[in-house]
Amino acid sequence: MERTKIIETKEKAGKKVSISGWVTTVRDHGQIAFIMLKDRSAYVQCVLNGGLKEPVGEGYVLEIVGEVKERPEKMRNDKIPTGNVEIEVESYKVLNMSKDLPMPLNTDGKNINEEVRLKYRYLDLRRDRMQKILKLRSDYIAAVREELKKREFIEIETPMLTKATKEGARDFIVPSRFNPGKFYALPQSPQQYKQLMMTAGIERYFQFARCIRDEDLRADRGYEHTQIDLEMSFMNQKEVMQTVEDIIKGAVSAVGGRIKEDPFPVINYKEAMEKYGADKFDLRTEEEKKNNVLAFAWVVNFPFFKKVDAGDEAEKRDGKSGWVFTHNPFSSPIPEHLEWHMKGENIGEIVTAQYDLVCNGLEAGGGSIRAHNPEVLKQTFRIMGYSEEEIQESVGHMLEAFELGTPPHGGIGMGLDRQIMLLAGEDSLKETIAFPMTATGKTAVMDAPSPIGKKDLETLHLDVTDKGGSMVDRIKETLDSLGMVYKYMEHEEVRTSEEAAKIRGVDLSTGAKAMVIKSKEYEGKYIMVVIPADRQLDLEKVKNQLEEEFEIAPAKEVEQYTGLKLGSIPPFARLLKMDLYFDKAMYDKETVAFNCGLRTASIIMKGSDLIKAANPDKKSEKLEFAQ
RNA sequence: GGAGUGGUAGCUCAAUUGGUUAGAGCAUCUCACUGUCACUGAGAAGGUUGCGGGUUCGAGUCCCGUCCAUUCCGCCA
Repeated sequence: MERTKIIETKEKAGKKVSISGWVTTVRDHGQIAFIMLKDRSAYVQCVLNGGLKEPVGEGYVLEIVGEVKERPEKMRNDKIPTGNVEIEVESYKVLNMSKDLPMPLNTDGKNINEEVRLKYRYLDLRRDRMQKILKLRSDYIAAVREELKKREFIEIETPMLTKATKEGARDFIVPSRFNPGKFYALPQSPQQYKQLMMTAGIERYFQFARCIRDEDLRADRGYEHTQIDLEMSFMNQKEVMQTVEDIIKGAVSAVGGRIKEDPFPVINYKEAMEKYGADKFDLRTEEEKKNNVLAFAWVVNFPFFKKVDAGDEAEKRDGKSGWVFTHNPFSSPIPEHLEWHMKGENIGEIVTAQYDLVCNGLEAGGGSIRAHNPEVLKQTFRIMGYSEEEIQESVGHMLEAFELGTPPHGGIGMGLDRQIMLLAGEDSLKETIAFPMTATGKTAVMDAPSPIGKKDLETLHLDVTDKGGSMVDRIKETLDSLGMVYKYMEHEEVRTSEEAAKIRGVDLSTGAKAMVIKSKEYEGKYIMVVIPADRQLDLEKVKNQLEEEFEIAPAKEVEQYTGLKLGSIPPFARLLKMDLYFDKAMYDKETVAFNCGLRTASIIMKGSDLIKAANPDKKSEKLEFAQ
């Protein structure tokens, strides 16, 4: 039988239907039971006369066949759109079961720990609020695309693997396998490519561009974001702004959003700074905030250059002359100030043809009329103190294009995620993205970033070099912070405990042998056991005492997992994110010695101090792992 | 890199100046129930209070360290 969308059941009283979806609640009264079934369209109540035949719980996926019945007047449920009907179940099939859900899904989820929500993002997205946001996002993108198509914009994709730039944000870097020692960068914005599309005669370009930068995250800023990116030829500043404004207004109203002022107010940068103390501001009243009205505004007449902040290394690097651009070096000065610009006069007073779009106190986008004349762009860099050589190196390819008939042009980039956030009335960007990252850059559901194998590193001509060195520092820091006395020594490279004992001039039995072992039961689980260097690890004992089967981890895996060379691994498993067990015999050592991350560095210290500092599992005091 | 806040049951939270056996709601399990709609009622199970150390007769609570999360600053269009 063909599946019916649940929302359609409200029109199908008296008809037999087959519906499929997820169980959200079960109300079991013994001889009668009610199941709430949800699909992408709605919820509906299903009645089981005679009760449940097989157990059904929240999250189960069911296919239900039954008759749609009009509910009696007093039994209607006004809270759901299908509240006038219910399904009298003839039969149901469990398409899939579900374990107990790790978090409730019948709430908006806002008060649930974000860590849990992101780990189970596929469940989190099942909640009504998240489904609405994803739908809104999709609808808004479609509406914007529609507005752009109407105006003859052409959608063009630009490369994801591109060139690292010195200006702007830190790049995300991708190593090149074919070109040892060379790297691509992921795009921070398609700025240069879209300008080249103007040279190409496209005249009107747009793209929903993924932009990526390696800067610290905030609630309203992730590593990657999506930008509504567009560029137009043969348009002046007013015309570009008007076109962008029309597109936004069309798209926002298409998804039911409300805009405060039409046309958008245009405010001078100076005036904004005087009035609001910032170049972004919130024009809404309290009432409008409650009703989720969007208050757009333009900010214009920004200074092109500012004095370099002596405390800012990046600015000092970019602006050797003492001047640095405020927004975008590819912008043009306003026509009235072109002469100053070309002569390098009144630099602090030159105004750029830059326009920022502000919405509800946030920066919604920024763009400008570009410098299409190569001399104007060159002059921008000259003002910042670039030599002719440096100019060629950083924007030579653009200058070349500008010398080959690039028309006057301008455009804008607008943060899509932010617009969705504002439209949805959300406070965090993460709510608008299906699989966002945590504030520390961990991905949802999957645990990235993760180490890659030594072979892969070799293929990419990469070597992770500083792990050993930083490990030494971290161990010293730990010991120093605890006020412990220890002897640190650097020596010739050693590979075995025997060699190490000899070179340290201590007895082999003082050595703390840190062994990484691998669970046979859990893929990718490594733990560390520390035993006296003059004894051997007994895996049978490990198995008996930890009630889990382990094997010695292959050298390659250990080195990949820890980033340290075999023989250099210190008994500080916590620093390597492993569980740590000390053999019982270690608790009796007066003096212990161990390598601390490098094969050429050892520490000798009090046994009791090591145990304190390395912080093994407390039950290991009683466990024996060595033979 | 810096500062703040937080981490107690699967989820959300509580626990008085440091004081008995760490509590509650939801979820789970068992039983009862033919009209519920966040069903209800009776019962049960569920905890290394992130981890380690210290102070104390006694620590979820105070101190130190560490890990994780989160917000802001730095950074970032």
